[in-house]
Amino acid sequence: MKAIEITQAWNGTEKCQQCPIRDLVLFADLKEDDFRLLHLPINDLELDKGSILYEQKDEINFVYTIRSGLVKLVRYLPNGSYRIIRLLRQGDLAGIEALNGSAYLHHAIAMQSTSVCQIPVKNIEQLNSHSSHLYRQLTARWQKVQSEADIWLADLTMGSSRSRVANLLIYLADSRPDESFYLPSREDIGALLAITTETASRIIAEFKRAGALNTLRHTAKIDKIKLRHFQQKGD
Amino acid sequence: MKAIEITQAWNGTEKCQQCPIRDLVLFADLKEDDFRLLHLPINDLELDKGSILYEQKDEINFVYTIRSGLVKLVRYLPNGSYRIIRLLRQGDLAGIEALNGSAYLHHAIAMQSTSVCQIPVKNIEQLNSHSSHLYRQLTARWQKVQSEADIWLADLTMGSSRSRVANLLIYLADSRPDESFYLPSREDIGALLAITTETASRIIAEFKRAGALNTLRHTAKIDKIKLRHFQQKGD
DNA sequence: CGGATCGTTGACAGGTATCAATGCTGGTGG
DNA sequence: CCACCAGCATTGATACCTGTCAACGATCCG
Repeated sequence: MKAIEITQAWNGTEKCQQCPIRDLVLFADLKEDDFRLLHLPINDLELDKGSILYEQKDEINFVYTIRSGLVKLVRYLPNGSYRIIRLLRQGDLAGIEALNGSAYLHHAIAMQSTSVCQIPVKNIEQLNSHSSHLYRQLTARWQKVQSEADIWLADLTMGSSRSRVANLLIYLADSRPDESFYLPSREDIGALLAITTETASRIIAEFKRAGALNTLRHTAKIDKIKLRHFQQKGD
Repeated sequence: MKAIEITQAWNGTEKCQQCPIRDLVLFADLKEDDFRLLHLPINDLELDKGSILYEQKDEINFVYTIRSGLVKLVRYLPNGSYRIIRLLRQGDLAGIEALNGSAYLHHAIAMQSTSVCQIPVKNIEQLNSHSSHLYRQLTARWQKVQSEADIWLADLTMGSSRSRVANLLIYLADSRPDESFYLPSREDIGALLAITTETASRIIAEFKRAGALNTLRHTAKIDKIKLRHFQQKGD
């Protein structure tokens, strides 16, 4: 049994060391010695659209690195409504609050097919007590989350609904080689921008008619030039 | 000259070890040995209302701990408008982005008389290379910022203006012994909640008329019971 | 094919921004 | 000490935007 665990751990770390997005992930600058400290297996998970990584009240055991796909962090409010707090993409961490806090702060749900690495919290704690490499990555990642949240707050919660939707589309298309991206449902767009589904639908439809947005199923492309006309209110 | 600097450093650390809010601040669980590593002076600054701690483009040299008062983090947008991204209060850190990034992400401005500790970034870096105590505090603080930003996003950027203002007032009054607090200018309230100054003014005036809010100059107290009627839209 | 879910569109009411005018207050200098 | 000024706060009128309620069309999947 122990042998199996060790083997799994080694598989895990082997995979980590060969990881194609290694420079993006939490373990970016771990040394070989550090990898020997990983005693629990790191699992690869493939998630279908709608799968739940964790829920707010779940017991805390894992942190997740997004390898590909898109994950939404959802917070339910006392009155029953909810809001999408943030989107996570390749290289982002989900559930880091597990390292300091006592419970997950959101529900994490895959918005499309998504693959993640599931990292036991105990691994992180063990590494942290032996090396400061990981702490550096953790603080760096936290800062990234924070600065992106700030930009989010500035771009996606002010101005008219039209400009907020335009900014969201630009954000989604951003850092995509061919600029094609997954267009969320109208309800999700509403929950992201604090507008109603109907308003989201009207605006998306308007963008399509204006030729600023083209969709095939849930895959979308934007015409950035045309879309910019909607970024600021009025024109 | 060197002697003076060392003396100053010792003054600084002496003060830190006796700091009345030490359990709240970054250096909470440093040991005596750690304090010996601080070679640059930590200064106490008293800031008047409107003073600027740092600006977005400033060179990065310091991190600040708020000892008392209120600081706003302001982000200017390309189109010239701006938004208050976050408020900082006792025990909060300003400018942590200086530790990983290359520039400050906001302007930090005192909203009332404020006292802060000015900590050279080099001190932090030095401590980090010798001990992981500080990293633990840093990650903990980052998480706090993040989770508060999330709540902020949920409470202060959705719903009617009336409920947003009500939530802001409750947030400001929160964790105050006598629940009396500094009431920001209508313009600042607008920048905090992404509403216009006129709307902010109308709602504040309405709350006053309803007896849910009392002010004397810029000092305010709320009647939480009455204010709750405004939290949800409609009633 | 049919039902369920999601997206689109319309009509209307209420909320908010905008433009504009007036009242209020704190600070300054005579 | 007082008068005045500049900035802030309040209030009104109006147009526009968005939420709400409702109906209908499109798409997905069994």
